[in-house]
Amino acid sequence: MASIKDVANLAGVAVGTVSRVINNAPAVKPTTRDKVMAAIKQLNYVPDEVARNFKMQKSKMVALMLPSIWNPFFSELAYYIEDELDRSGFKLMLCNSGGKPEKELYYFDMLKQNKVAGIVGITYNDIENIVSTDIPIISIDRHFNKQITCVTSDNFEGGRVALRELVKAGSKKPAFLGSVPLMYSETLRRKDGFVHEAQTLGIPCAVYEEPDSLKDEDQYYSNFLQRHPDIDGVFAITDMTAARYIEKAKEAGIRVPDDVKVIGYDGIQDHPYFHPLLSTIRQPVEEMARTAVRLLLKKVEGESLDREVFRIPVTYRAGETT
Amino acid sequence: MASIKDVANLAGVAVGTVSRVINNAPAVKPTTRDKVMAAIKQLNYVPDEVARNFKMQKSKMVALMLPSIWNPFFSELAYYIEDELDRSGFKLMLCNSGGKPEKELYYFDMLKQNKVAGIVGITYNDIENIVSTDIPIISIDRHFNKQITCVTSDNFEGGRVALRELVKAGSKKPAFLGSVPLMYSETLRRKDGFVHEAQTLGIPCAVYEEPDSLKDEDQYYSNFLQRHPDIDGVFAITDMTAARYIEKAKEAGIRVPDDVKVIGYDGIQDHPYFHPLLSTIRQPVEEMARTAVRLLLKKVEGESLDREVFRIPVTYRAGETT
DNA sequence: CACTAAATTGGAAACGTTTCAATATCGAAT
DNA sequence: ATTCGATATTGAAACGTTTCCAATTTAGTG
Repeated sequence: MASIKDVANLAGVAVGTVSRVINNAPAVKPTTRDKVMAAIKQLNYVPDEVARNFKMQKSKMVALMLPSIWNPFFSELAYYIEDELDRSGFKLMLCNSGGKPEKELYYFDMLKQNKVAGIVGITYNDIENIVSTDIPIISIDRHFNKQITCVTSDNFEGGRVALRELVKAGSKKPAFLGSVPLMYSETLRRKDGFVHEAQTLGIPCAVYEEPDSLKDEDQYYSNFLQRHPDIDGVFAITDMTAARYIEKAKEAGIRVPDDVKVIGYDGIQDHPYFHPLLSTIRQPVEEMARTAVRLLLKKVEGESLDREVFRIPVTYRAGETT
Repeated sequence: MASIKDVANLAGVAVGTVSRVINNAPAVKPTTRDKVMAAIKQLNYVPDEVARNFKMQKSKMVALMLPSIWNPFFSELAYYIEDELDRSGFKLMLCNSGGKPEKELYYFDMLKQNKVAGIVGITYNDIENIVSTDIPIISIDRHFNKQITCVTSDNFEGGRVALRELVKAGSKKPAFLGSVPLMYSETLRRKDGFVHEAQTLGIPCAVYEEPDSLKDEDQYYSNFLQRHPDIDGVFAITDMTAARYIEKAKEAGIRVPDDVKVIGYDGIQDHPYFHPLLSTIRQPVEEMARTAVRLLLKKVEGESLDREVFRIPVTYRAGETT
């Protein structure tokens, strides 16, 4: 592999000059530039990025840390994040933490050792005191009131819209259905918005959160069905939850949407084999991804951000379940 | 950030000694090791991976190049690839090529500059003459009769099983449905196996491949429905294709599985909201992923592989469409 | 033509490691 | 005590860049 020295020799100039040419720094005479360019072409030289990163003490690598790329919401997110990074000449390193705090720590250490430029994280840990000062971080959907900037969808508003849409679809007794909340998670605000809107409109509204102790999924849903037999509208914290509920409800002889209207949250399914097509609050995945990257790169450049949380507007998408 | 020099100073030894300690090389006296360890702990020292990569002229980074991580099949694959890499201390860099040859080239260049240890690729290009000599590559589902080792599911056998299962389900006139084949793609063998088995059993068997010229998806399926009105069994090259077919068939008043049995290929859907549950040939995604990584790392170590193509067995999974 | 300022280029240090030849230390055998 | 081999340790070079200062060239001016 030809190095910058070889180029310098062939072109009859100093390595510093070659360096200036390839970084098109000013103050290099056109004729020298041409000589150098010729040598570069002749030797088929390409700069060694690793050496560069080393010398510069920083790289153009950004890590995406999430529980599992297998999850379709995350994989869509990852798609846009990679795309946006690539546009700025950055690369993406993928870290599946499995949602395990110890693995998250392990990865953070590794990333620090590897001097990544920044991290986009969807984490289960209280990462507040871990890397914040060293490496710029953007967190998705988790808000750790610190310098870790958070990008999320407008969960509160999404909850409000869900309530209104359920009512509009004819529901008299809507309920919120969601599993145990994560600490720091912004997604809990979906419930808050939902409940708030119900109060505003003076509508009775039930809330069913999964108890910590309950690990059996079947039991979770049947508990809900038993405990709230008169519910005629369900806002599930996730499309996944909504789908599972519909499944169980069907088994219990409840018809959707005739007996119960259902609205989910996410809207990631765009495949023909999703049936029934879920009514849902669609997350602006692409915009969240691009925003996260842009903010992160600003931080990488040393800029400071004016806000702690960036909430992107959501939209309601009618399906076959309302 | 403390460097190896700081550690050496504090411990009162030479940097070379510290280096041997952290790489636990032999020939270092226990007492010195302890001194060094103490200094490391005190300074909170961690070796700089970038500097290491630079010095060693190689990194522990493997690239995964695929059309789009958004595709659920690829995202499952990526999940296991990352997991397997991590177990060997390697990192994953994600490259979405969009299936565009020029973007693939661009990424290959970038990867070469970044001295990645190896590449797992699902590419649309004839990458045969591009990087093969420089960087170890494993290709998934594409077989370029060269030193680019290929890992794939047993597509031929999958096709045979599909035919048999359709017949078993009562189909008299089965057909293959698949879009235009990719060059070098091993997936075409699904058709070969299907047709071969039909011939063996003496059963008539139609084949409908998407013509190059035809880009309109709706037209594609309605063409098929028109042209083969008496078909009572469909083997689709992909679950995706199967799902789309079912959709269109339903619109045309054809009932699945009453009028037509359908079998897909992939079996990636494991979500409750996939309906109807597709009968399918399940790809051994996890094993493919882990095999690909293990083979790649062997190549990275300099071993040569004894085969050009590794075919992993598939299984049939009955759903609601047969 | 001499002089000055500006433009261009050369050369070397530095980034944090690994590695290798050279040197030092230690125990045991003489 | 002295020598020998084995075991430990040192110190410096090298990896491929960038960057800074000094040196040199060039162009412009009187």
